[in-house]
Amino acid sequence: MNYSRQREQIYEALANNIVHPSAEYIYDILKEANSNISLATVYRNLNKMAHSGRIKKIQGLEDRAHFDHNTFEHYHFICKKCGKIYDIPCEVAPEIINKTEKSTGFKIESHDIVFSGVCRECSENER
Amino acid sequence: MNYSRQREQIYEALANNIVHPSAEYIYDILKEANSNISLATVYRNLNKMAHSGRIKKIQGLEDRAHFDHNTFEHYHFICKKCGKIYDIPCEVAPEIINKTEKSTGFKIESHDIVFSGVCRECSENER
DNA sequence: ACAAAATATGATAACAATTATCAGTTTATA
DNA sequence: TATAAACTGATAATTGTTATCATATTTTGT
Repeated sequence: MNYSRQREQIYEALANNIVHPSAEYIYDILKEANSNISLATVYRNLNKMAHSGRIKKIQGLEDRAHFDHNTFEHYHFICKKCGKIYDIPCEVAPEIINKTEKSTGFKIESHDIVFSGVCRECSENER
Repeated sequence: MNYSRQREQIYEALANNIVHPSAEYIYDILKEANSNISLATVYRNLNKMAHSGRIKKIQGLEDRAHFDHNTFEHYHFICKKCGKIYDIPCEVAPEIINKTEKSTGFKIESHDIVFSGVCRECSENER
């Protein structure tokens, strides 16, 4: 994989600006910051970096994929009201994986947990 | 929600024929079984049944949604080699949810776990 | 049992997210 | 510094899913 200025811009945007952006969101902020980057380039590089493990791809939340620069093992919570995606620290991973590998005979290489419900902010606003 | 012959056919196909089919897969087998059902009807009813809780929608595995007639709480494993989706019984749910609710202050209404790796069959075939 | 209202259907157009294509450009290699 | 490999922007194409709409089926009230 060669160096590319665009890829680094994309990574920077992901790492510094927002929390769990979609490809289009990153495209928008780079576009605004006077780059003439192409949407295809954003998709290409996000997928490439996700593939290489430099970032993480979060799927199954809405209809679009989201990306995360935090590659440290953690989970996600999506709020049904505001749609915001929160990081959830993971402490239970080893138990889950052990149990599951033993009972199934499968080799587990990764796992994702997505919680959904109402975040604190939204449930406070409800009243 | 009124009765509809098509909806029952769709449910039957989901419950009896295959394990975690996509909408299109169900459409194909119903089509083959001489029905002249429409793809739109399949999507409509799968979503409707998922919404009402009669079936479950599984998202975030590939680029398409899959459906599950097993509404009993359980998780999924997707094999990187063959793409097959397996059911994983869940025993750890209460712990995870408790811990997470306490540490975040969020109200968790549901959660999904997707494991991925290599299934037994595929890892045996590898040698 | 029957008319009216509500709900569902098939066919297909529309849509939105993502990927493929391709000519031109940048980066690495020898 | 020339050649090959990788990358880009622009945009066409693809794909999974939803919206539309005229017609058909199901339910409800009398």
